[in-house]
Amino acid sequence: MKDKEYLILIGKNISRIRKEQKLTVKELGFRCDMEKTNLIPIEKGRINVTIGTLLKICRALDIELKDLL
Amino acid sequence: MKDKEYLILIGKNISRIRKEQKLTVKELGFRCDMEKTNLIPIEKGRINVTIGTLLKICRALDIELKDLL
DNA sequence: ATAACAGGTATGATATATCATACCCATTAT
DNA sequence: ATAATGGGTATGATATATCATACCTGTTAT
Repeated sequence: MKDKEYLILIGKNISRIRKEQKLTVKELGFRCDMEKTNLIPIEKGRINVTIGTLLKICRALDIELKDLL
Repeated sequence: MKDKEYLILIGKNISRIRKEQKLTVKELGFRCDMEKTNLIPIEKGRINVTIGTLLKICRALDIELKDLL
C-alpha cells in the first residue's frame, strides 16, 4: 500500500472512532492538546504524522496504536 | 506506555529484524534510500519517526507496519 | 434573522525530522 | 601495522510537522 493510502486509512480510523465516541474535532484536540488545524489534515491523511502524535490521539481516544492501522 | 518507550520498542524491532536478515545499517539505508545518520537514531528510539519513514523501512525489510509495534 | 457551533482551509511562525558530510572507536582482514 | 568495515556521534542545511490565528461554509438553535 502506498504511503498516502496508508495515511488516509489511519485518518479515516481516527475520524470513525472519534465519531463513535461522539467527540468533535475540537474536543479531541482538547483531550490530546492539539490544534484542529492539525487534526483535520491528519484525519484526511494529508499529513505524514509522527508516532508521537498518533500516540497522543490514541490516548485521547483510549485505544491502541494498532487499532489505527 | 510512554512515547519514548514506544519509540525505543519500535527501534529495537527494526534493529532485531534487520539483524535477522543479516543486513547492515548501511545496506538497510540503501534499500530504503535513507541515511544511517537518521536510521541509527531511529533504531535507538531517539527520533519521533513518521509513518512515512516507518513504511519505507517496512518495505525494505519486507514486513508489515504492525510487525514493528 | 442571527447567534452559536462544527468542519474545513489559508498562512506565517516555530519545532523538529531528515539529509549530507565529517569524524570517532572497535573489530576484522590483509 | 594498517586498511576496511560496522556502529555510533556531531553539526549545519533543508523539508515539513505542528502551532496559532484568522476566516469561510453549512447547520442547528434561539
